[in-house]
Amino acid sequence: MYSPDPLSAPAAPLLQGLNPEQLAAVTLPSGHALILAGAGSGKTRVLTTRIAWLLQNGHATPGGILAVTFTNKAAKEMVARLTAMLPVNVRGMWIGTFHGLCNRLLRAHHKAANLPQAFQILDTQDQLSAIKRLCKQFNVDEERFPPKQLAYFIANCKEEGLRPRDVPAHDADSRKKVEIYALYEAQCQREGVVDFGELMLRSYELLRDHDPIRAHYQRRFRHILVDEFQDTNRLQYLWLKQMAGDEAEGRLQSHGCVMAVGDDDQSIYAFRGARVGNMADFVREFAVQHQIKLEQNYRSYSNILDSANHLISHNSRRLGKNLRTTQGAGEPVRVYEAATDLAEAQWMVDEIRQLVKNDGFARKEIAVLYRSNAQSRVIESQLFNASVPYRVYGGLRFFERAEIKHALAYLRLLENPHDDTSFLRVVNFPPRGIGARTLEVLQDAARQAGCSLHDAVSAVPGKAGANLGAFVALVDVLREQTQGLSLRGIIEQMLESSGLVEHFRTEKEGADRIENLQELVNAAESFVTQEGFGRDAVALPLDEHGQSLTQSPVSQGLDPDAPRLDEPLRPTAGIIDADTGETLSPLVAFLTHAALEAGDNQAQAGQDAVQLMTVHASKGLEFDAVFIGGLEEGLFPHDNASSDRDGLEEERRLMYVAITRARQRLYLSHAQTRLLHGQTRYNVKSRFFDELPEEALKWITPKQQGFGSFAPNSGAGSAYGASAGGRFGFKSETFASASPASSKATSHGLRAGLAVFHTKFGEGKVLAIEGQGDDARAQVHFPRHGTKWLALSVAKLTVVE
DNA sequence: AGCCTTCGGAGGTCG
DNA sequence: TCCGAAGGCT
Repeated sequence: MYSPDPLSAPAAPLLQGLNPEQLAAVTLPSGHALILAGAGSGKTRVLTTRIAWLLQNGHATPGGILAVTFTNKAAKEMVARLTAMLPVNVRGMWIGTFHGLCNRLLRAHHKAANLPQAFQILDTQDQLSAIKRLCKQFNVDEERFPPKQLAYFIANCKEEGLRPRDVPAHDADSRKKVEIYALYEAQCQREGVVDFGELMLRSYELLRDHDPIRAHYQRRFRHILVDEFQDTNRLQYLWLKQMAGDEAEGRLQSHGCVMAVGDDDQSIYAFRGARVGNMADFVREFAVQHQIKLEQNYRSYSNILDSANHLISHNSRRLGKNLRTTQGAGEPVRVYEAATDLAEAQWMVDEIRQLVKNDGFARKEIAVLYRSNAQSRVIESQLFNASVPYRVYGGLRFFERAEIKHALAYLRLLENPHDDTSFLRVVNFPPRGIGARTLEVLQDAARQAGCSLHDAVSAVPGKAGANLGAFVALVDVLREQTQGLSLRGIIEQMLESSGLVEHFRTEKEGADRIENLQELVNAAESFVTQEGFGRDAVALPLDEHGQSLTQSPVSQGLDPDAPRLDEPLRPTAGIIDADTGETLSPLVAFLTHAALEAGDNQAQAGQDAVQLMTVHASKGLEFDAVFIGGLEEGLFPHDNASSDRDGLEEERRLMYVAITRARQRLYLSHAQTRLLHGQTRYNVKSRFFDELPEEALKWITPKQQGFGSFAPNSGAGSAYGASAGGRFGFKSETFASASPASSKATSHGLRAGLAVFHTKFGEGKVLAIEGQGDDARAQVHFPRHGTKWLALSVAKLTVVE
């Protein structure tokens, strides 16, 4: 165990190279603190150095540290950096995701939380199928109450910290939804499963309703550090408050200090419940003493940074922050207007090849970002045609693949035969003659008897019953067979007995699946041997001196024969019951791991490949060169978001995140037409272009290609299209206001996508423009008269609303 | 039970 | 246009 010794602590190498703000944050005296950490300001470094500094100077012991992140990746990085920084046993600290830590709490105090120790975790797929099952059983009209919407509703309630009885319901529909919510809860409880929201809510309630437990953790965690605080939802905030202290006379009486690190300008997850308002609430309710802004950016050249600052200054509700850099201006931000989405992709590929060939950029240091996944297609195909290696982020993750979910379902049934979700997933997979009809009978029987499907099997008569019996027997036998086997052994045996591998052998395209199943064995193997399990093994609550909880008030007077929990943990010791010392089996630990950490979602890692991802997925990453495509009204900002101000501001923050990913080069582009949902859409360039500083931009004039050859103009007068009103609801603009006199090429004020009115043909849409001056012609599509080329010097066209 | 057709919907996503 | 879900047909 690490023993702090301030006198012999090596002086300051830890603090070397920190700027004054970072240094101040790292060495803050006790008290709650809010660190506003701009993009690329060394946020993670500050967090980890803070922890190291606290330990080194005797302000905290490892057991007194709680550090919370949102993603496993962030948690891992923190652990890795910390390990490199200090010869400290990281195991004493609680570092992890909100859900990971909640999992620990609930396992350790499962009795108080009213859960089986080996409870299983439902991911969103499982949750949805559980709800569908419930709807069938209670004859819920799935037209009126789509299961997806119900799942959304339930998750939302939980994120707000609301149980069914707390949800206000004034009309019949909401009362019904609340009723279903309650039924769903009962079903989960009966089956011993929890969803992600429940993990948070249940552990919040555990702390709230059990004074000794709450007191224990409050006393233990002297320092609570929260990463990406702007992404916390209401419930996570409430959870933090429970951990930090009790409220009395409107003030939080706190034992420890909370350091919240975040950036309101990078809050892009309101749609999944994040409340930026938590930052203001935190300052008020915790009476925050220290607020520090980290505005020094170590990532980007100033043209990029100025662009980001300029853009985000158009948002009104900000805490206020301005990034600065000591690096030079760097290259200008390049802006390209393409005729079509295809041309845009081609341009990107051309630029990428030049960056690699002429400027020596590594492909993996080049990223193409887009607002929505649908955009990746064209870009992928162009990269593919040009034989440029690329990698797409997103999509299915390892533990979410169907074959893996099937395998996990078998494993879960070994642990808990009453897990109906898993039961239904594999009862007839591989096919064993158990059809929908049979399952209906079985489910009816189970509901009548109020028991699990497993227990109701004997109630089904005839051949169907026999088939069911065979399935149950198969699982029971497997359970017997695997007693005492290693995790690897269990999985191999399961793959064999279940017939999964056999099934996929006969299926075309089954080879990949078999490969994945083999990979599952490997994953289990490395889980047992490597740090994964070893680190999780510290779920055991230790008090602030690293002492085991068996000597703390929580478990005093309980089992005196409980094993001493402070002895070195064996790798398979798993998570330990705070009362009895009972450990989690490797199998349950692995299943938990699979649910909490669904694995990477990137294809072929490692290669030097161009990175493709959504802007959301890019948060927290950085690249030498960044392309942001599809900067068009309706796409970015997205239609669904740009109607109200909050939505639009979040879109702008999203754009801010995108821009700040770039270190050296930034490329922006938009296309005049884009294939969307099988139709060509004519898009106006994004209003965000007008919110960037012109002096940092360099518009690249497209080559004369007979299409869209007019020089784009970055200045005023862009017509905001799709956001206003209908699909093509253009605002009325006269030629004059739409085209500054300085721009010859746009003197006719037309561009592809505009809606125009012709005295004879009526309303139409401009498809393309060719030529200059008197030769200028426009291709216009009129719904009643078809597509026509019109000489602009002759035809009288007006832009319409 | 498995294949085929039809229909609807189409935004971002971590645990 | 393309994808998945759901329902019908063999």
